[in-house]
Amino acid sequence: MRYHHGNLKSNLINYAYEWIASNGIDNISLRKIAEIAEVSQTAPYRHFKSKEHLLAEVATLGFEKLSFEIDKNITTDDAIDDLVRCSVTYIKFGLNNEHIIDLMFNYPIKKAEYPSLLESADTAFGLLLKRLKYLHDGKEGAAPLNSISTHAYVHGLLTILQMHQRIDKSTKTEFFKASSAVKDNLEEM
Amino acid sequence: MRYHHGNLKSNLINYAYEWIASNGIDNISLRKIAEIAEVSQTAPYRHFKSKEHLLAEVATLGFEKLSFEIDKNITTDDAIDDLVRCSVTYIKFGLNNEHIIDLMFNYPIKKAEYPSLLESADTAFGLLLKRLKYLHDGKEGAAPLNSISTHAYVHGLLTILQMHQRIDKSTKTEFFKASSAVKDNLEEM
DNA sequence: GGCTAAAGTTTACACTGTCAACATTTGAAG
DNA sequence: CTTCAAATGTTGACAGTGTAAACTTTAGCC
Repeated sequence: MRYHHGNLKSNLINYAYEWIASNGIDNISLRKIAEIAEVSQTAPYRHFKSKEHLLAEVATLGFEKLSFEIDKNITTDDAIDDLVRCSVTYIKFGLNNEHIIDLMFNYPIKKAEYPSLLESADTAFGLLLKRLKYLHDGKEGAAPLNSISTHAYVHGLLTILQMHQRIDKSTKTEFFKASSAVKDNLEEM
Repeated sequence: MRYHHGNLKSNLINYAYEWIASNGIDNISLRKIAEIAEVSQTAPYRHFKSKEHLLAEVATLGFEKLSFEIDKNITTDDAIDDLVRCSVTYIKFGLNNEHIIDLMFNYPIKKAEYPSLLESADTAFGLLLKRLKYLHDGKEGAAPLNSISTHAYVHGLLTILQMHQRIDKSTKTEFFKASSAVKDNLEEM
């Protein structure tokens, strides 16, 4: 075992991601992650100014993975269809990665202090809304406002489903209702 | 000073509420709240099974205050107008009580374990949506789905505004844009 | 008046984030 | 190749945390 680890920083981010994904955010500690990385308790401080700085990077990774999922559903063929599929992907990601989504949204990270976190979040939402902008080409001024609306709508849906925490049959039902609600909502535009 | 405090339980909830409202949720501790209540460190455990149980009650109080605010904007005169005002009130509450809203939404309380918390949340949303149901009387089956939609939309708006954390001139601008977006959105129904 | 349950205290423990001081390694400059 | 500073790691310590256990005081009821 080398004294210098080589890529400790990214390892810590990935271990923390996995730990949170399977154990939740409640009892995470820097020391546990350090132990998993087989490194001393204070080693993380050579790479992160604080626990929150590490968690911010983990959340960033979450947004990047979300972006990746959304991106797969973007084709230039049918904009409405794309947007519906992207929205559904967004919600699905949330319901399938509840702990990571907790970190991304339901955990008190001061997001404004982490520009790259905000940026990765904007990227994910930007992908989601790219299709919408496409839909609104020509209507001057309409696009940005409706972008906020759509994102608000989709993200709100996720939060509501999450809060009621029925990740079982009845949730699935609500989820599919929600999907069609997304579609109805979009087709009204 | 009496040994038996009398109404320590509700005092603890209120002190915690005020502490969070002015200091945020990051560094809250049972011991600090106990100290403010001039009581020993472990006294809260006679009234709350855990820190989370106390915080759940504080969050419940938050939803109750939110409900109170929303309720003031409900008159039976004009349902659309009511709904718009309620939505605006909801968002305003979020922007004016950022730390309490953090506790209510952006903090990892396992809400499903606290029925009265869920109930108070449902009450707040129920008020918000009462008007919508009124609007949809007659259209069978439409109401519940659109209730979720509207709540999703309004809450999503709050989250997005919050995340960008520009509680200054530019936020105010976005907020008013958002208000009119709520209205536009509703009038389309 | 004495007993029981409720409500409060003291003490203790394991765990946490983080700081300061020290040790090792690496890569570049001489 | 040697040297030496910067980067990266370790050890030890400290104050603060949630919470369990054992003990003390009080209030209300027979």
